[in-house]
Formats: sequence, C-alpha cells, structure tokens
Amino acid sequence: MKVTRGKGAVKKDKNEVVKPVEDRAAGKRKAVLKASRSSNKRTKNVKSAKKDPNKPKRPPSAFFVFLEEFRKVYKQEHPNVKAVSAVGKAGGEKWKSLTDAEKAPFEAKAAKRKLDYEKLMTAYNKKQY
DNA sequence: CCCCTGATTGTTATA
DNA sequence: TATAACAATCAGGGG
Repeated sequence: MKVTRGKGAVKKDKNEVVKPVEDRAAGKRKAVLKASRSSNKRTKNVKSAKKDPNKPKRPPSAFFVFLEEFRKVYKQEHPNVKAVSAVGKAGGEKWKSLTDAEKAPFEAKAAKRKLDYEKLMTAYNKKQY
C-alpha cells in the first residue's frame, strides 16, 4: 500500500506526519530494538552496550558516498528496478571495480564527513559529560 | 499509519 | 583485537 511517504517527503497538509525518512528510517533504526535484527544472521543479541541517547549518526562510508551517486544513475538506467538490494549489489560490484584513484574522491568526502562527525561527537561528549 | 527487512561495504564503537 | 551494529535507500509486507 505505499503509504504516502513513498518517495520521501510527501508533505501532508498538517505537519509532516511522515517525517522525512531521515528521521525515522535512520533515526529509529538504531534507536529501536536492535534485538530484532538479532534474529537475523547479522547482529547478535547484545544486551550490554546500551545505546546512547544522543549518539550522533555515523558518517557514511566512502562506499555510501559512492552509492548516493550510483543510485541516481542506476535508477536512470533501471527505473523499473524497485529493489534496494539490486542497487546494493550493483553498487558493490561497481565499487570493487573502481580503483583507488577513483575511490579517492569518495574517500575524501567520507573523510570530511568524519571530521564533521567528530565535531558532533564533541558536543555529544560535552552533553554526556 | 508506522516499523521492519533486504543488500552492499565501510567505519565507528564497544567489550 | 575482534565482533557487533549501523550508515542510506525504496518499496512492500506485517501489525
């Protein structure tokens, strides 16, 4: 049933009932039961290590930075593809095909993101005190 | 209506 | 050091 949120931000009349995926998709993901995933192959049930309340989101890896662009291109060539896994596989394959020089710009961006993350970490650290 | 899962790799963090 | 969890995306299925 494709909920209204479908593409990203189908702003509802009132307020963004369906907040941008960023809030819920990524935000809750970590916040919400990690135990769920324990059922799966990855993620074992780790009761220890309580999650932090304001833990800043981790910066995207070089691969993710590459994926961001790759997804756009992929969708253009494969508008019919509605599987995220398809892009993931294709992206992963392509990623390995890239050379260090080609990955360099992506890594550079990832590195920059990391710097920003460290800044957030400082604020987080201060808050946690 | 809201949340989870799938698939990729990388990076970060914790034990 | 090693393991675990999560980062984005999109659509669909489950509750």
